Amino acid sequence: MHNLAISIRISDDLFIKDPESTNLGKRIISESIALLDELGFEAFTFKKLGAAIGSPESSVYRYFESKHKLLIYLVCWYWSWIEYKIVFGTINKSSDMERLKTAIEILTKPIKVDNAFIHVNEVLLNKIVVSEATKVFHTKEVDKENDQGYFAVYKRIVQRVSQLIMTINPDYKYPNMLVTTVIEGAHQQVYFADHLPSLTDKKRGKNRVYNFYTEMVCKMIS
Amino acid sequence: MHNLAISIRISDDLFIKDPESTNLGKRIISESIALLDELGFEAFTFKKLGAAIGSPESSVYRYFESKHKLLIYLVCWYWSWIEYKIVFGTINKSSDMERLKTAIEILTKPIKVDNAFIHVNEVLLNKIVVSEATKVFHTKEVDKENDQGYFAVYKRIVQRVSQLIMTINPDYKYPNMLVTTVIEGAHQQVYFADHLPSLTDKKRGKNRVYNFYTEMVCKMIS
DNA sequence: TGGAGAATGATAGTAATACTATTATATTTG
DNA sequence: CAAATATAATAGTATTACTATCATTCTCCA
Repeated sequence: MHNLAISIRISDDLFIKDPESTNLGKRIISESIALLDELGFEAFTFKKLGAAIGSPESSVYRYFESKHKLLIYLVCWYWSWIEYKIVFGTINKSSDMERLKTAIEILTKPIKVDNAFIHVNEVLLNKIVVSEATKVFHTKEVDKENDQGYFAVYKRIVQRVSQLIMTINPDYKYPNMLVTTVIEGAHQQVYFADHLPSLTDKKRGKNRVYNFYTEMVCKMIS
Repeated sequence: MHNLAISIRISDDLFIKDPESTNLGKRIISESIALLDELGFEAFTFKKLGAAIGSPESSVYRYFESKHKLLIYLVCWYWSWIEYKIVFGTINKSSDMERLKTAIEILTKPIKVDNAFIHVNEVLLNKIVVSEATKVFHTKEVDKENDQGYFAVYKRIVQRVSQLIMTINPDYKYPNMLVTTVIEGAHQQVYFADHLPSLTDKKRGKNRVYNFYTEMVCKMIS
C-alpha cells in the first residue's frame, strides 16, 4: 500500500553503529522488540538477544553500548514515529481544536501496525513503551542523558501539543502539565487495565482512555 | 510533640523478619532510605547497605529476600502513612467536598517530616516514591505480586478517594481513572520539575501541582 | 547465674550479568 | 583480486544477587 521513503532518524549518540545501516542491525531491532516484550527489561540481556538472532553478544555490543541505551533508542524511535503521525495527521485539519483532538487521539487510542517500517512492530513497541518507558528517565543519569538530548523528541511532542492548546486558549496556565498528564496517564491506564484493573474504569468501554482524556483537555482549557 | 502509639503495619509477605521488631531492622530501614535516595534503585545493593550499617549483607538478607521486596516494603509503608494522614485529615471535615480537597492536598502537596516515626524520614521516602515507585509494579511479576496483595494499600487509597468523588457526583463515569491520574501525575510533575523542567510549568509557583490537580478534579466531576 | 535459643557476624561460594578484548573468518567494495 | 570492514568465536573480568556455614554474642528466664 503506502510505502513511503521515510525513515525515522535517531540521534547518533544512542548507538555505536547505526542499526538501520545493516541487516544484522535491523534484526537486532526487531528481535529486541520481541524479546523485551516477552521478558521485560530486567530479564532481557544481550546474551539472550544474541541467541535469538544467532549471533554472539559481542556483535550486539558493536551496535549498542548497553541495554539501557537500546531501550532509549527504541523509545525514541517510538516517539519519533508518533510525532510523524501527529504532524501528518493534523496537517489537513481545518481548526486548531480539530488538530488538538487528533493529537490526543493519536496519543491515547490503541496503536495500529504501520507497514512503512518492516523491521518494527509498532504494536509491540507500544506495549514496551507502556510497560518499560518510565525506566528510561527514572535513573540517576537523567540529567546527563537529558543534556545529551535523548529526550528531545518527547519534549518536542509535548511542546507541539502545548502550543496547540495555547493557540486555542492563550490564557491557559498549565499547558505542559496538562499534556504530560494526558500522555503518561493514557499509558498508565492501559497498563492498569491489564494488571491492576481496580485502578482504572474498565467497564467504560473501549475508547474510555481517549474519551476520558479528551474530556479532560476540553474542560481544562475552556 | 504528638508521639502517638501508632505504628504502620506492613504485610508479612514483604519481609522475612519484621524490621520493626529489632534495632538492626530499624537501621536497615532508615539507612536503606538514605542510600536509595543517594544511589537510586539500580546502584543500590545489599552489600552497600551492609557497609552503611556496619553489618554483612547476609544480615540484611535475613530481613528482606531482595532489594525489590525492600523497595515494595518502603513504598507500602509510604502509602500506609499517607492513608493514615488522609483518614485523620478528613475525619473532622464537614462536607464531602472539603474531605475530597483535603485528600487531594495530602496527595499533591510537598511532604513534611512526621516525628511520630523516628527511623523513617518521610521527606526522603517521598523522594524515593517519586523517583523509584513505578519500578514496583512495572515488572513481569506484577500479576503475581498483585495476587499476593502487595498493592492493597495503594488500591485502598484510590478506592477511598474514588468513593468520595462518587458521593459528590454519583453519575461520574471515571472516578478511578481520575484519581490515579491525579496521584501519579502529581509525582510526575515533581520529578519533571527537578529533571525535565520543560515538561511541566515551573513558573506557576509553589502550589502549582496542588492547584492544577484540584482544578482538574473539580472541573471533571462537576 | 548459667545455659538455651535467638540474633548477628565473618567468611566463602555460586551462577548470572554486563561488559571488554582478541583473534579468526566471512563479506563487501573499489 | 586485495584491502577494508563486518561478523563470529571465544575468553576473560568485576560486580551482582544471592545461599550456605559456622562462630560469636546477646537476651531472657528458670
